[in-house]
Amino acid sequence: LDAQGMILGLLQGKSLTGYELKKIFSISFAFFSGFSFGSIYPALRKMEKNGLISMRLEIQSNAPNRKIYTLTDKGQQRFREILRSPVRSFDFKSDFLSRIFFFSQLTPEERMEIGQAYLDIIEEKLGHLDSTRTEIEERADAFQRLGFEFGIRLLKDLSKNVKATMKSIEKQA
Amino acid sequence: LDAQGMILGLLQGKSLTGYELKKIFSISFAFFSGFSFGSIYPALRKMEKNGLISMRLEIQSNAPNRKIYTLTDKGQQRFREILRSPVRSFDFKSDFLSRIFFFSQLTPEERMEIGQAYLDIIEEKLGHLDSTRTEIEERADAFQRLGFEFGIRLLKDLSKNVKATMKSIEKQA
DNA sequence: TCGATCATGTAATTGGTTACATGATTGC
DNA sequence: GCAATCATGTAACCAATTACATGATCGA
Repeated sequence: LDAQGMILGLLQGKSLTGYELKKIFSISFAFFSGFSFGSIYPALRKMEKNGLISMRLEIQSNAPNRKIYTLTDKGQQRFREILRSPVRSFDFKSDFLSRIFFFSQLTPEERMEIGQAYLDIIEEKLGHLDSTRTEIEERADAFQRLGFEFGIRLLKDLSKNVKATMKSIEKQA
Repeated sequence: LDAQGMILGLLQGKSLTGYELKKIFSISFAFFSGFSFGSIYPALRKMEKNGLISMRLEIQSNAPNRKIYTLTDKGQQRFREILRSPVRSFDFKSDFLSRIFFFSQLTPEERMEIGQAYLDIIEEKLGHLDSTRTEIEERADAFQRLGFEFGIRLLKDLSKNVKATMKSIEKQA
């Protein structure tokens, strides 16, 4: 799902501001999705113009005003269409994987550094995912929890896979 | 690696034309990388302008002329820099994974359809990878073969993971 | 007083894709 | 005669990012 699809999805439970959406993207959804303000605000504007969401301005005295967006019926309907549209092929463009193909150009030490850097990235993502575990388990429904577990397994498999590859590489040359 | 990085890498073994590069991308490298003509030709022009590669025009009588590009010393050096630059974090933006989070909106049948569509995509990629196996095993060096195996394992793990998730989803109301 | 958090937004840039344009040759 | 392969290229578009701009409030 793109920014529009994700926002529509998140707006189902409750009305949210762009700022709150960003937070959700960078905390709960950080592993598999995430958009910056530069995507979120223009998307909200466009969707409001198209009648998928409606906006209510909340005047605040001690903080900047907030624009609270709510899903309309039309938006709800659009989201269902999006969910039922053909599943797009994933791309897994791994910088690590593309570099392996040219490892003959590097010293054994450099190869190990790249592998380790990649493992560090995976570990960091796993750590992040794990740190949001309790939060997710509270708020999430059964499907969302399964998505969470899916992500964890994926990262663990990837880590194993990289480690196995690095071991073979170490034996090489 | 981006288009420029990949092209520089592929140009190490031998001189190639844009057309030949495209072929390599869509056959041997289809799983983890791949660029269209719209990326390749402009990249080649730019890199020639920057002295990373040199061009030789081959006049053909029975076919269109070919522009054969060869890596220069400067290009070789640049490629080494690229290989040693910090590894970028991967993104695994899976359409399937993002949809799971909103599966409560769908009927059990629709959920299964999405899961199956995703499995089909994975299976198709595995099939493609397998069909290039002999070709890759002939031409590739040891590291490239490891990259190939890495890709196969990744897809198989992913498939297992999706299947497990779908089984849990099926049990869910 | 300084950094974090709240809050919205735009402009420039990136890095790709798709569709289009051109045109000869070869094999079925 | 028609499709595929060879071969190069451009223009329009897309979906995102980054950096910038603005500015108040609150806690250490």
